[in-house]
Amino acid sequence: MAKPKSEEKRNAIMAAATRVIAAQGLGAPTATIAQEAGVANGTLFTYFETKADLINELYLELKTEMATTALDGLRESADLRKQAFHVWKRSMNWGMASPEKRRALCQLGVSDEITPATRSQAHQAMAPVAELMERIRADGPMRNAPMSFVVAIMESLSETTMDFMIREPGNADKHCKAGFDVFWRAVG
Amino acid sequence: MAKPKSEEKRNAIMAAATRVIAAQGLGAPTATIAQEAGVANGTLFTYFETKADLINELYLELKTEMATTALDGLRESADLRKQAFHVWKRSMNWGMASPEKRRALCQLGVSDEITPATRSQAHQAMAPVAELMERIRADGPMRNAPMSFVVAIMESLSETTMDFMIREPGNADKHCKAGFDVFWRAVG
Amino acid sequence: MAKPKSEEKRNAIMAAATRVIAAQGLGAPTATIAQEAGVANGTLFTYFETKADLINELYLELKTEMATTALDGLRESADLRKQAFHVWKRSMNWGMASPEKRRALCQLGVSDEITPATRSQAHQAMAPVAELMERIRADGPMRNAPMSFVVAIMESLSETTMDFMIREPGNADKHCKAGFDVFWRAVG
Amino acid sequence: MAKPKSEEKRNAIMAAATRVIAAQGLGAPTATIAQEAGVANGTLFTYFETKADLINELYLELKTEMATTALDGLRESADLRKQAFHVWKRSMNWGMASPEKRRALCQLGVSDEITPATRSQAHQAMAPVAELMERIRADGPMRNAPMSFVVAIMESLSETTMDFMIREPGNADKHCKAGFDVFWRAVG
DNA sequence: CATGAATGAGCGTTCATTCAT
DNA sequence: GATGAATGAACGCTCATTCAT
Repeated sequence: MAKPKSEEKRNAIMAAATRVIAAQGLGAPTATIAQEAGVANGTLFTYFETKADLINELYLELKTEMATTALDGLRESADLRKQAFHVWKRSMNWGMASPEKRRALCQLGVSDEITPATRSQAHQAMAPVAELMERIRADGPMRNAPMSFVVAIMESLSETTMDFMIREPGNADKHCKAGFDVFWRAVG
Repeated sequence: MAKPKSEEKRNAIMAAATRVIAAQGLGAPTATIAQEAGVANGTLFTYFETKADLINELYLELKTEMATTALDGLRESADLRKQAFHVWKRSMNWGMASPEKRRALCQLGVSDEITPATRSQAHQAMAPVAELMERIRADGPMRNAPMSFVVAIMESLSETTMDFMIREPGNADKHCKAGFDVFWRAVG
Repeated sequence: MAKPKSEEKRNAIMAAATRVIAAQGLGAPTATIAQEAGVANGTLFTYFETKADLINELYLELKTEMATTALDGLRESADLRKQAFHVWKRSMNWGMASPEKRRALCQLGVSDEITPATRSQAHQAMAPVAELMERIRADGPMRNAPMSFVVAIMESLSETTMDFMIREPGNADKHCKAGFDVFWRAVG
Repeated sequence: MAKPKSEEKRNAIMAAATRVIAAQGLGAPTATIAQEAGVANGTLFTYFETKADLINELYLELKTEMATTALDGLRESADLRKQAFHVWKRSMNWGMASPEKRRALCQLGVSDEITPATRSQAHQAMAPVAELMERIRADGPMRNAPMSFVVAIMESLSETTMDFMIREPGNADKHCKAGFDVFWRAVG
């Protein structure tokens, strides 16, 4: 192995893609991403065979990072509401801390380029969250709704809340709390 | 703009754009839209100066149509919950009846091409709904949250619900009701 | 029809392709061909969907033109040898008069891009020549060989002869005659 | 060039190039050739400065191998016709035994990448064949034609014949004989 | 106004060649 | 010398937009 594919360069491309896609959407040229990453045009394609591949891997990575961050430090012994709030708060914080990742993730999520396989992997990353939802749902007003519905509601409420927190960072904490209350009233 | 050359042709283009964008996303070529509309390539540009213009007008028209449909037949004297359910149900029905419009609206909503001006006009179309929300919010658990937050939550919950109704048309009514209950618990 | 696809422009592209391919081979950029034809880059693709299409159509056109030229004025009542020489001579003249067409045809002929369908159409254009060969073969030393072998031999001898005529235009007539004699000795 | 680093590796590349070019034409990526040869991408360029160099050397090697094979075992004392048939037959056998070499040689022969210098070296490899032709020509019907013409005719007839032998291996011997008869009638 | 050919900037991707390891 | 990642020019093709008819 003469020059191993550098993890560093791969990361630079991912980070550049995040920034560029956040700013310009999925139509962003691969050339721009490469430039922003400080590598040549063609180098991007030694790390990702295809633009679609890059997009899929980025989606998965961001989603996974968000899930991991949200779950970090969760005590499963705690009260369900506390656990839910832990996840909720950490999700919000992740989005607030990396608005570009958040924005990119948003754009990626609605793209047709994301394959079912990728979506399913993303689901797996969210599995512990889904399990938590499951336990919450079981005793709450949505006990008769399908779990996927509950998860979808959680996600959409959390996206909406995050938007407001970013839009008015001064009231971020307030919105965070209010959003969670909405969620808890709906599901908990 | 005010007096387009042929209302009929304009409508054909709008309808074609709805179908094509629903199917292929915003990357769809204007040529495809024109063809689907049964007009020539260049004709599209006598009705819409720019692809972005078309997209903006389509967004506004769909959003407005949805709002109008949702509000149609609303009795302002009725119980708030009943009014809310009226709006909710009619929104869902609109989406179920025109899945292409729904899907197109979704794609358009997340596009960067939609200008703030267009978004603000869309808000105006939703104004009566917003007023209803306002009255609901005033006495409910969200009385201290900004109204735009309440509206955003309503929209995101309604989109999520619609997705599930379309995905499982057999349980459409059940999901419609469940979604509304979530909303009402959250805000009402 | 606002602006019909101009036969003139199509011809300009074909002619340009002939020149450019003769000079640079099949690797020639479509952009160069377009430029040489005096049209825009993209215009080429309104006349030929694909570079491969252009190549196929050019091959067919050149081959057909050569066959037509070779057969023009042929008197079927004449002595077989005379007929053969008529075809032979006119083929050579066509190549001498348009060395670029000749060279392009050569390059095209060996390309993998030429589809079987195109080759078969080209064969049809050569059908009258093949019929003549058939009659010649029937009474000659190759009466037991497959006709396609005879045709192939004629073609390869005629290509070789043409090369020499172009290389030494001063002796063109002599080479033309000598080549024909070879052919006639072989087959006639 | 004189003392390549590893004769073995060089041969592997040449063999790989033969196979790959036979299959995919001259457009084949050097990377593919390297892979097929079991060496790295860049290694190819320590053995051949340039893709064009590789192509030229391969052309020369194949042509030389073919000439050598054809001449092997030739008895100069024999009857001219016998000698000619010896060469003819061995040429055909070489092509039949290594269809990939044959096919590659064909593709290489028509390439613009082959330099005049290479072509002239190839001519030298064929010199003994040319001498034989010379002696045949001197007393035959082509006694007044340039020798290069005779050689060219021999080559084109032999290529045509080989094509037919490969296409119908069942009749290979018959075609081989028929082709030679054509040649002998033409020149002998 | 309607048409559709013309335009050319722009895109994703390939590939011969270079060079750090 | 061998490796394979890095490079960037080049290519075929697309498409929003213009304009002659």
